[in-house]
Amino acid sequence: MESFLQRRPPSSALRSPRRSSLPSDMISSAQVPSEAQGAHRMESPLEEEKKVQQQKQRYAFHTRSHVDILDDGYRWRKYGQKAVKNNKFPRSYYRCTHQGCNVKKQVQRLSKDEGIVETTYQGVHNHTTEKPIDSFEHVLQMYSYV
DNA sequence: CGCGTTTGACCTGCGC
DNA sequence: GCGCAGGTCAAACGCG
Repeated sequence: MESFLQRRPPSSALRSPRRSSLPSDMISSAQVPSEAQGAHRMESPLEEEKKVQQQKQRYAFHTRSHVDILDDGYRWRKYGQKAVKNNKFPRSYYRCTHQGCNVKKQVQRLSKDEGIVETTYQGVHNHTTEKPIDSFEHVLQMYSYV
C-alpha cells in the first residue's frame, strides 16, 4: 500500500531524534559515556539475568477468535507491528501498562487459519487480574508452554 | 487533555 | 563480513 506521506510528511528531518536530538538533560546526567557503544543500552548483569528469566517464561496460547484484542483483564499497549516472512499476516506487539509489570504479549494470526490467533505471553504479571474473565476461557482452544 | 494506537526508523542476533 | 529477519522505540495523530 502506498502508505507514503499518508499521515506524516516524508521529511527526513522529521524523525530520527533517537540519536540526533538526544535530550540534553539525559546527557547532562553524565550517565552516557563517550564510548562508541552506539545505541546499545548498557544493562547491569542483574538486569540481564532478570530479562533472561523473563524470556524463559514464555507461554504461547492459541485462541480462536477473529479479534486480536482479547481482553484478558490487563491493559495492553501496542508498541509495534511487524510482518513476519513465514506468515502473511503481521505480528502485533503489546506491552502491559503497569508499574513494574514488564510483561509483553505478541499476537499473530496464522495465515493458515485466519480464525486462529496465537498469543505469546512473555513474563508474569506483578499484579493479579482485576477483571474476571469467563469468555476468555471460552475462546481458549489450546495452550502450550515454550 | 490524556492515553492508546499507528507508522517509520533503527538496532541486534544469527545465518550464510 | 554482510544480509536478513525479528524486535523495539519514539513522535504524531486520533479518539474518548
